[in-house]
Amino acid sequence: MTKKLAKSAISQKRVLDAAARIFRDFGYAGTTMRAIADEADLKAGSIYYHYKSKDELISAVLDIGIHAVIDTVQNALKALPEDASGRQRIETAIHAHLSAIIDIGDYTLATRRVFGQVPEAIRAKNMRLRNSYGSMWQDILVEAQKRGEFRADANITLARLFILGALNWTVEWFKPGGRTIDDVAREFSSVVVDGLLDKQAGEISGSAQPPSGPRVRAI
Amino acid sequence: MTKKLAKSAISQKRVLDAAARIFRDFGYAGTTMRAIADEADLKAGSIYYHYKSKDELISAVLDIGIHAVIDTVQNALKALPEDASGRQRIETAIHAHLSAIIDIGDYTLATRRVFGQVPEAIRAKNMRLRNSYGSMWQDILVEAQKRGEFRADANITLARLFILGALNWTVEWFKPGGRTIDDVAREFSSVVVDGLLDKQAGEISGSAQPPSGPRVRAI
Amino acid sequence: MTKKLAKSAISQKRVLDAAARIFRDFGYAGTTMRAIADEADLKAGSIYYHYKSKDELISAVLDIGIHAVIDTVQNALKALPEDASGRQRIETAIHAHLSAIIDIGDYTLATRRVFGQVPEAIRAKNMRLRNSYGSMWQDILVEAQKRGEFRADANITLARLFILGALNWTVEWFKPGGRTIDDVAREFSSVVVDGLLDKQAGEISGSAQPPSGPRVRAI
Amino acid sequence: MTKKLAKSAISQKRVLDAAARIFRDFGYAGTTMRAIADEADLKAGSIYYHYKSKDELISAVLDIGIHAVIDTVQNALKALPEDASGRQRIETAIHAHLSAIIDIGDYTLATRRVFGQVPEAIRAKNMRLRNSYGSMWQDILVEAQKRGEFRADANITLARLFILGALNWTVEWFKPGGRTIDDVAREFSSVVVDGLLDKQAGEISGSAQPPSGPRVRAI
DNA sequence: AATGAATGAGACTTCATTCAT
DNA sequence: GATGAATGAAGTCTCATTCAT
Repeated sequence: MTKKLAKSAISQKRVLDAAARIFRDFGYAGTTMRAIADEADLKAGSIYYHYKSKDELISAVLDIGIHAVIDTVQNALKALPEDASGRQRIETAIHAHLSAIIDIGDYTLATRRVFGQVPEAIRAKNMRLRNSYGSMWQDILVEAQKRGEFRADANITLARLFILGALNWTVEWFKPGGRTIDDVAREFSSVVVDGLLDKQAGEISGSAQPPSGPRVRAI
Repeated sequence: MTKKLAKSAISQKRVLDAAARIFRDFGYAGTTMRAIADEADLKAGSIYYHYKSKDELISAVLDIGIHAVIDTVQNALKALPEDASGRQRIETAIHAHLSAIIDIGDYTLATRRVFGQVPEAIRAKNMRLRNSYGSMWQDILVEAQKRGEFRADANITLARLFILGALNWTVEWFKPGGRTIDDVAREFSSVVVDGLLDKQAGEISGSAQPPSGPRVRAI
Repeated sequence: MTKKLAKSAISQKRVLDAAARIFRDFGYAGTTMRAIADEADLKAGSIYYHYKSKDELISAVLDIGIHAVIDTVQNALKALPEDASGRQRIETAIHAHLSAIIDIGDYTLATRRVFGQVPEAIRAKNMRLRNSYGSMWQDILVEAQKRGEFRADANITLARLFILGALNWTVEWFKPGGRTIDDVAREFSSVVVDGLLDKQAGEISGSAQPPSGPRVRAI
Repeated sequence: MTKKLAKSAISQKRVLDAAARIFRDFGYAGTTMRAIADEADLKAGSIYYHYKSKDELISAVLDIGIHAVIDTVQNALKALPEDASGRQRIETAIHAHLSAIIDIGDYTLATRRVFGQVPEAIRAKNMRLRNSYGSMWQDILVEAQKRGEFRADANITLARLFILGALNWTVEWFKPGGRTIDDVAREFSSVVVDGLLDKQAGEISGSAQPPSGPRVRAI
């Protein structure tokens, strides 16, 4: 009995993986059940044994996609010491988010490509998950601001939208084999936390402080 | 004679505007010629009098989209004084980019939604325009770095990708009636230029310098 | 007034010629009004000033086609002396028919290509003309048979169908620049009138007898 | 297992037969997939399960058409004794060709009607088969000429074109229920081999012989 | 006489989905 | 669990035809 279930589960996974890859490459409407079936080494009709419809399939892919990001980021944050700084948390979260997006897979890529075209109901359901992810980020930033690490006059909500926007857009240009995720994460954190401004020169300058660490970063 | 030309041009514009709206809402494959025709108050077959195919239509929408952004940003930058600071340039460019994206219209929204699904050839053609736009940004940032305004160790290319990513993602959450473009532009510039860090507190602290100028920024 | 009529007539001729060429190349359903218009250097809508419909156009082309053949053949035959032999008449008619078909033009070629696909009513009307042409041939052959030139046991109707079939099929393989019409006409006449048989050798040979009896013919 | 294969094959045959009939009646561009589907008792979309496109369908019909003729004629010739005369071979081939054209079916009729309008590539492919058939005829005639049966001065190539033209044209007028194929084949052979000329009378005559018998042949 | 613009019908084709086997 | 065959709805596009100008 377990065996039978197992076989079914394996097929189901194969279909899901195939679906993610195809949705990723062709978008929602551009994806055909036959294409998914081919990728999963099945016939189109057979998919319906595992998933009731195309919509149920895309819904599963979407949910797995965001869950993967949420889980990866949450786990990475949990692994930090209690007293980690805001900078550390942000850098960690950015790194984890990018890892999930880039590494973990076709699911997140499929999500990005497909999200705007999926039937409203499916999108709404997935959106709830994504919003809870947004809250997580908001908490990190608000917390750091409360502790005095971040400027009191910064608009945290807009900052969060800026950060998540930049992160999500990464998949549009990131190519494995070029820059590493580490580099990208570090530099993103640096822009967000420190800004581009040269504080030695300052705007009005006057300050003689050297940049506190060897923040050198050649590309 | 002018009237005749006008009629054709008007229809063409009506079709194009309709196409942008529908592509924006339903993506490339999700958009039907009939839907565009309905929106333009024509019959589906009539579109073909003005555009040879769906692909030619989306191509036109895509090109208009990026051209609008390029033109708006270029004009805004030209209006700046010769000696404008990097911060000023960035803030101006961000503002202009957001204005174009949000204001000028559905074209840029359509672009965002459709880009990943459009036939390769069309995407490639449009990409050339977009790359030239990227160069414009790169120039602004490099220039400011050269003049000592921005940290020498900042990776300008990544910073640029980061900024444009965040800007382009804006359309996903920006709703007219809420925050103004001015606010968003100012805050985005602030994150990019100053970072989130509170320089008074500093990370390592030690520094006793007060923030040198009236960096006040109401939100 | 005559001038105006003239202009109209010229345009009409231009449309007709264009139609013949396009019908010839693409068949009835394969021909579009726009293609004809292009060939005639007009816009599609303008054709309707001269002809009420596509059907009226094809009908005109069809009628001109057969009329040209009829006229050419009739004139050629009239030019023969009263006492011309059957062989002479046949050779003359074959030559004239081929000339018309090949030389005179696209009309007859269009007819051949289009005939089987044209609406029944149009075909029927044109068929009446063609039948009268068939009668002309029948007369030539019957006459020759009556005068004892041709075998009394020959089935004239079938012979006529054979000849006209072979002639009409010519357009399928005849290419100007290769064999001349004269050659083809002479050889065709020779096959029809003399047969391929070598009379010196005979079939049974040895016998000086003409094959007197029921020339058995195994199937 | 055999049953499953059978079902597919049967449907495929049904579609093919239907296609031949419809192409025959309406030509290539005049034939719609729906019309074929109706004739085959299917829905239009279902045809695509068996054939990838209209072109693949017409191509299949065309190839079957010529193959049928080739096979029928080849088999008939093989059944002849080694020493069969040229006349016998021709009569046999004509008879077989007509049988195939008339009897075996709509395929050859469809070919005739459709050939001039089919996309070039398809026509070229089919033409290769047809040319090999032409060679077969050429061989028969050349052989007979070599053995002295046929006049040495006859142009065999033209004679062949003449014969095949007349044969192919038959479908334009032959109606089952009227003349039998036997009659037509015999008479066509007679025209080709013997010619129409009355050899007793000759052209120069001098002969006073009446046509030897009542070799009457009613139509 | 001719044209630009539009229409409506219908063509080929694709595709999600169903169901008997 | 899976497949072959079929369906019906819908999509892109073509085309004969109309009509105001």
